[in-house]
Amino acid sequence: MTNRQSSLVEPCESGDKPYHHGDLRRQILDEAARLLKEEGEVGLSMRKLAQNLGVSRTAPYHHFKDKQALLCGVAEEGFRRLREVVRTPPYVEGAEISEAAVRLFVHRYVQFSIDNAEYYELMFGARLWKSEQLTESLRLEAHNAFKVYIEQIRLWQQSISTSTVDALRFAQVSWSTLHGMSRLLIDGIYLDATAINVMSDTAAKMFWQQLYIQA
Amino acid sequence: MTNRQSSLVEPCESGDKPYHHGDLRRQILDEAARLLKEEGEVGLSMRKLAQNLGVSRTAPYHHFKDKQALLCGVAEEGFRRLREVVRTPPYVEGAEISEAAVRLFVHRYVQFSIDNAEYYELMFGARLWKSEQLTESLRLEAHNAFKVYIEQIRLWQQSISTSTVDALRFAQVSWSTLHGMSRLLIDGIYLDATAINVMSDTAAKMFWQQLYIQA
DNA sequence: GCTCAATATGGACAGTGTCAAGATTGCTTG
DNA sequence: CAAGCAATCTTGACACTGTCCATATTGAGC
Repeated sequence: MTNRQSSLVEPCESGDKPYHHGDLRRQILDEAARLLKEEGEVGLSMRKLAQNLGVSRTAPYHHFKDKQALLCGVAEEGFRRLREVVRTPPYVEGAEISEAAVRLFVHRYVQFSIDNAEYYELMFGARLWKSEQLTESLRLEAHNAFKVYIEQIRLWQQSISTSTVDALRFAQVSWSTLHGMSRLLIDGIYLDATAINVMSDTAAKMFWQQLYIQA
Repeated sequence: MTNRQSSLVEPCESGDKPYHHGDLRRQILDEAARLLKEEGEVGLSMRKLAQNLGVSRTAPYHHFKDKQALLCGVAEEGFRRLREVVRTPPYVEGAEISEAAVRLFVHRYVQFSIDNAEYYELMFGARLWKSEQLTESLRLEAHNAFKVYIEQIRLWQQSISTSTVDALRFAQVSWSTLHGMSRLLIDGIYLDATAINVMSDTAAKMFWQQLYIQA
């Protein structure tokens, strides 16, 4: 909708500004992510954003209908990154899934949430999802990320010939565990840094055993 | 600190106001909770709060140093409630813990988070925990709730003579799962209401099996 | 070159949290 | 009982915020 083709076409980095300012939309997204990371959600305001980019306060409103829409845009990128983390297979092709592989997977997920704490918080925050103003493309990207997750679980399961777990259900619950750990960590409820690894290992073990359990 | 004894002593509900306004602190907490529930976090402002109570805008600042401090007060009550939910034993005294009992426990936790969604969101939100301004009494109450949770897990474990799980680790991970499910639900990422029960049951099953697994 | 839509601008408005100075009240102590 | 004092409440003010509006500038296409 606010999607303008010219801004996506990459104006070849030539110094001249193709529009009044150039690909402002892109720069807004980048600066928003930077502000979010450095000053947290509280430090991300439309006005400061515009000021940092040397542009009038209301200029961003021509690229994003709302602050909400901007946040959706940022979160969307977050989900794209998360999807790549989830997609990277932690196991040797063809071999049976090992506990070590599951452990690696868990660590990667949690590490992502820690490294991109503000992103993660935004991606899964109620502010976005409960507001009826959710961008369709964000909903799609998020759904996509979870689909990749399920697919991953299915692969694990298929690598174990005797596994009887319901892949979808297991995916939902295991994702909840990962999400819960991540949130407790990045929200600051779990502070002990050493506990992270222990918890991750415990969770991984639980997942791994669950894959083998008979119904 | 802002704790005034007179406001806690309950002025016997006599119509005359013991101070200028009465036990304003109590009323602020109640109205804050009400506003939070009805209009969400976005609808909870100090000014509206004061206005609804028929008091000047800055009056609440004599009972809570900050908006932050007020939120801590509200969250504190939330943790007290949660603790009671967790404490209520879901099993017959003396008997071995059953899958049904675990299931009941999980349902109760999730139901609490749904019924008190705004509370729950506030209680575990980064706004509070990452701000260095965390009230000591809140930290205590939260810690207390988790201690009760661990104690509960320990009782389950002790009811199974062969159980070898590490109670603390299991408590951390299982709480993460419950927390993750709850957040995904109340943040609006999981929308399907029927999925709640299925997920809860799956989680309960996983917990129950985990209690029996040999190291 | 003109037209038109996209883009950028400054003004304005209703909100917000919070500080400082002053007014009111009730408890406490002489 | 009166005075003093600290707790409580009020008003005014400031610096922010998101966002609408009318206006100006610009670039692309006929």
